[in-house]
Amino acid sequence: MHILLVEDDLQLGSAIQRALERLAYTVTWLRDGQSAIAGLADGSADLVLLDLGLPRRDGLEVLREARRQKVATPVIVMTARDSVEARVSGLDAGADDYLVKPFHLDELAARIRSVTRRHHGVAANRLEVGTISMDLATAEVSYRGERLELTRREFALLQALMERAGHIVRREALENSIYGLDTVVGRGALEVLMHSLRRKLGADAVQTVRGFGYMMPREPA
Amino acid sequence: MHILLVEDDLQLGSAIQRALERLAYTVTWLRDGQSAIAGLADGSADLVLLDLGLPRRDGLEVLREARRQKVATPVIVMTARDSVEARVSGLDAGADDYLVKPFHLDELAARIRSVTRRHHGVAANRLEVGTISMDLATAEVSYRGERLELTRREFALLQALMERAGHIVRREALENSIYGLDTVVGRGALEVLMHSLRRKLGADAVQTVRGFGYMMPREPA
DNA sequence: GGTCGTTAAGCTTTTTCGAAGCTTCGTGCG
DNA sequence: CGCACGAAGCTTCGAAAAAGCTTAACGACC
Repeated sequence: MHILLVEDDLQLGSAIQRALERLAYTVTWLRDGQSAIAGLADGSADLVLLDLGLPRRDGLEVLREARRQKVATPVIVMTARDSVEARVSGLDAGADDYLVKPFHLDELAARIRSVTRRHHGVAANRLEVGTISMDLATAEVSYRGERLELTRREFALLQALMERAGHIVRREALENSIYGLDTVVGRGALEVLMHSLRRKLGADAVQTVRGFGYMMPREPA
Repeated sequence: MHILLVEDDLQLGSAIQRALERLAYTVTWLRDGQSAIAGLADGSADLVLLDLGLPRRDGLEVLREARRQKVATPVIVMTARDSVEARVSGLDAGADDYLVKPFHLDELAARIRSVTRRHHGVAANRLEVGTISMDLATAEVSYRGERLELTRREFALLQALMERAGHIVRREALENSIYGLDTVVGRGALEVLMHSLRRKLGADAVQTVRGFGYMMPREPA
C-alpha cells in the first residue's frame, strides 16, 4: 500500500514517514503543493495524507485541483487550524477524512484503515485469501493458523497481492506499492523478494504470469 | 484531437508523427523550444508531447514558461535521462505524465489515453469485441467467458487489433505497436505471432487483408 | 553481530524470431 | 476459360533472447 505524504514540516514529516513505514506502509514524502499535484496525477498512490498549510500552493488548492482532474484517490487532510470552517472547507474540497494536529499516531493509523476500508467497499481490516490471513491493524500474518514472521517488504508485497487476489497484478504496480515513487530498484529486487515470500508461504501461493506480473489465486490450487 | 509534438530528432519525430496519425490523432510537429512556446500559447493543442533535450531552449524551460502563462494543456514529457531527478523535476515543472526513451508506441498510446481521460473524466481500461474481452490494467483476457493465457506479444497484438476493431490495421502499424519505434524485425515475425494468436482465438477471429494487414471484425462473422 | 534489502551472477524455463517449405490468391496470357 | 507464375501469407522448427528463479555477497541499519 502506497501512501503519499504531503507535509512541509521536516520534523513532523519524517516522524510520520517512519511511523507509517513501521506499519509496513510504503511512503513517498513530498514537501510542497506543486509536487503533490504531480504525484497525485501519477495515480500510483493508494492514499494521500495532505497537510493544509503548504508552501507554493495551499493544500486546499491541491485537493481541489486533484478532484477537478478526476483523481479519485482517497485523501486525509491534516491541519493545525482547529476550526469548523477549515474542517468544512476541507471536506467540501473532496477530503475523505480529517485529522487535527497534534494527533496520535494510533489515531492516524485508524483513520487510514477506515478510509481505505471505505474505499474498497468491503471491510478490510483483515484480508483473507485461502488459508492466509492478514491483520492490517497489527500487521500480523498467519498461514494455516500459524503466525508468520514477515519483513516490511514481504508484508507490503503480500498485501498488494492479497488486495487484488484472483487478478493479475502487474510488476510495475507491485513495485509502486512496495517502493513508492522515489526509490529506483533493479528488476531483480522484486524477484528476490518474491522468492523469500514464497519460501514462507509455499511455492504455489503466488503464480507467476510471465511477461506481466504475478497473481495470488483466490482459492488454493 | 490535436497533439503538439515537440521533438528535435528528425527520425524519431517523424516516426512518432506517423504513428500517431495512424491512430487518428492530428499532429503538429515542432522542432525547437522557441516554436514550442508559441505553439503552446496558441492554445489549440489538446495535448503536448515534449522532449526534454531540445535546442535553443531546454524542454523543462518550455514547460515552466507555459505553466507560468497559465497554459493548462496536459503535457507528457519524454526524456532519455532515466533518473529520478529528471522525473521529479519534470513532474514538478507541471508535466502530467512521463515517458523514458526508448518507449513503445503502445505505451505512448496508453499514456495519451490515460492523460486525456484524466482531463475529461472518462475511464476506459476495458476493451470488448464480440466475445473477447481484455482488461488493460490486469492484463487479463477472456474469450467466450474463459480466461485466456497470452504472452506479452500476443497481448500487444490483440490489443492493437481490438482498439481498431472493425477497421483494417496496416502491417506496419501493428509492427510499431508491438515492437516499438526502434526495434527492427523481419516481416515473418508478425505472421508467426498472428499464427499463435489465432491458435488461441480461433482462425477467424482475425481476418487477413491481403496486401494491407489485418482486421478484427466488430461483430463475429 | 545480526537482520534486512539490494545487486550481481549463473541457471532454468518460456518466448520470440528467422529460415524454409508449403498454401492461397490474384493476374496475365495462351 | 483455365492454367501458370509470382507474391503474400501460413505453418513448423530450432536457435537465440528474454524473463524469471535461486544463491551468494555486500552494505545499511539496528
